[in-house]
Amino acid sequence: MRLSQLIGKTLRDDPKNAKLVSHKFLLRGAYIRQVGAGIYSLLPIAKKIVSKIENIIREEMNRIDGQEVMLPVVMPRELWEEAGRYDSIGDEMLRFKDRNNNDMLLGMTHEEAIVHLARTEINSYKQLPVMLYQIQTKFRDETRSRGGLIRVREFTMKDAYSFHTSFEDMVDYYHKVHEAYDRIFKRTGLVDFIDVKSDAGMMGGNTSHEFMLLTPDGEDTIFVCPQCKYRANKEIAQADYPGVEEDPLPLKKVATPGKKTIEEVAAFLKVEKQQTAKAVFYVAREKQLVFVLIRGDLEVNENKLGKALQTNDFRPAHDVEIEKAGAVAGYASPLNLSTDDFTLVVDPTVEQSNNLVTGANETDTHYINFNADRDLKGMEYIQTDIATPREGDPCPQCKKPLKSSRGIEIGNIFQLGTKYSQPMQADFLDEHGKRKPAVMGCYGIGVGRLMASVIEEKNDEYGPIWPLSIAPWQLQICAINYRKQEVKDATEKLYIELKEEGIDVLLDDRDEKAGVQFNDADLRGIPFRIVLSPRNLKKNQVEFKRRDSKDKTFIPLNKVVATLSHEIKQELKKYS
RNA sequence: CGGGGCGUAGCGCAGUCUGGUUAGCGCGUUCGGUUCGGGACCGAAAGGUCGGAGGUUCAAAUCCUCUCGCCCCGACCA
Repeated sequence: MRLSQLIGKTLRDDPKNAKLVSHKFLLRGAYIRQVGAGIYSLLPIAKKIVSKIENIIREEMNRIDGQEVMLPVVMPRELWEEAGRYDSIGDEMLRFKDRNNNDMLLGMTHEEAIVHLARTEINSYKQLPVMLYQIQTKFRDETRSRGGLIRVREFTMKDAYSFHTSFEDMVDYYHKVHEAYDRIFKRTGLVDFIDVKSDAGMMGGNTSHEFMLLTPDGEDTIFVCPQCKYRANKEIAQADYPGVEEDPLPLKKVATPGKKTIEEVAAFLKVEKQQTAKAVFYVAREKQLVFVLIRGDLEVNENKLGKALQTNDFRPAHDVEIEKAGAVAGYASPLNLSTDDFTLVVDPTVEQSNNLVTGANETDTHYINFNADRDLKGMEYIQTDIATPREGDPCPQCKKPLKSSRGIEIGNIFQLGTKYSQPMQADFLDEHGKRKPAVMGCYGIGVGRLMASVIEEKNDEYGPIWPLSIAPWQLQICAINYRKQEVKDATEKLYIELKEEGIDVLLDDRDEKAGVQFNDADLRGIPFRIVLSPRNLKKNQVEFKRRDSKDKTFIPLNKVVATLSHEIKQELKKYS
């Protein structure tokens, strides 16, 4: 490819809206252009990278016996009603009507479509296990897209779905996908990524993992145990919060005039915050008051709470709503109240501690020596972990202090079970002729986000540093003083020879100053670069430089093709 | 969805508070010339419904109302 013909102008100035390095360089290097919020066009250079990433994914999916398919982007409402998601998913799904006034939608994920396909094509255990995948456009009407390609509304995704005769077989295959994902990310050049336990969210199912690129600019917070390798997304992460175990003392009212917050009450009564139980109120589905009791030093994890309540439709309660249930804001506890008026959720930390301070449902009054197992006896409540871990909290497995870090989610895998196959009747006949729903797993990778993530990990002040496995071109030629005949002749000759050798070359044949060419080359991040100039040609040599190094060496003109061919082959081995 | 910010040439911005001829600057683009190894210089040129609609006014990029779009923080997010 000749740079003089390549579509995509590099920008000198940093785009004002770009905060992430990947966003900045994707714009400056003319990889992407924005069309609308979270909607981008890919220019040729980005398309080349994305295609290479897709091919790596394809190879690894095929290696674990995946079969590539293509499912529709537009689907009818009826299909999505079968598993109940037409109603359960909110505005994140874009809906519209076709000319016949039928309700249609844009696919944001394809469980429904794949099950629709599988249930007609798969009817025997002899066909299982099987995995089908596609690389295709998804549309998710995110409330807030951000960070260039990191969070967008329209994006290309590899989504894979496996079907099995048993849960055990699915779990077994799940591990194979896990390994395939490791290979995919390594082959794209990523180094600093880990897998974490994650929340299945709207996908449903039990176990799921996310692959996270560790970077301070990531949008997810994850907790990692340096000792036992426990690692989990903040959404579901747990910790072994040290409790205060003592012999229970009798419940007693104490005056706490004007002390409403946990800080104030703890300070006033001269106890630690973890010796208190605090009340947090929500209203679920705009009708159900939720009373959350959690240890005073901990924060409620609303993601966990949502799971406990089986809805995401909740908000903090207003004081009026709290008072209707007989509780007094600032002095609230479940004591002396009736669970007929609210749903009570109690975090285990409260149960495991003794002699806590908690509200008395009277203004300016608290109880001391609250013991949940004794004092909540007879009350109906949900006992479940709803606490948010903090850095340094003990690991739930080995009790070593947890570390928190930030990450970008570059892939995820789910053990779906029969969540879709059951309601949609994707059944097969087993060896006894018995009809059973297939057990499913599903597995996703956002391709554009992966490309951006590689920039996040591999860049310098001048631009991205593409790993050779996904680089848009393998080699860049900078021809300095290209208009001079001797430079032009030597460059053209070499360009043809390199291409004939099978090397993917980008030739800067523009009549630009060296500085301009070098800066543009750095923005395009091509792994290898050679420079032809009058100065070098006089000595019958070219200058050679790797994008990931500052060192420059010289190669005799007649050795260039052989040397580069060798270098490229050696470098490619790192990613195979 | 809550809070904040911004829409003026392809990109980055000034001008708006305090209304006043043909709306500026830098980069980029085109043409001519001098340069030529880390974003050169000189000269000329093209390029604008000042996001949109309505209003106030002799006069609106500037003031008012409505509206659309985008960005950032948060909430949300297979």
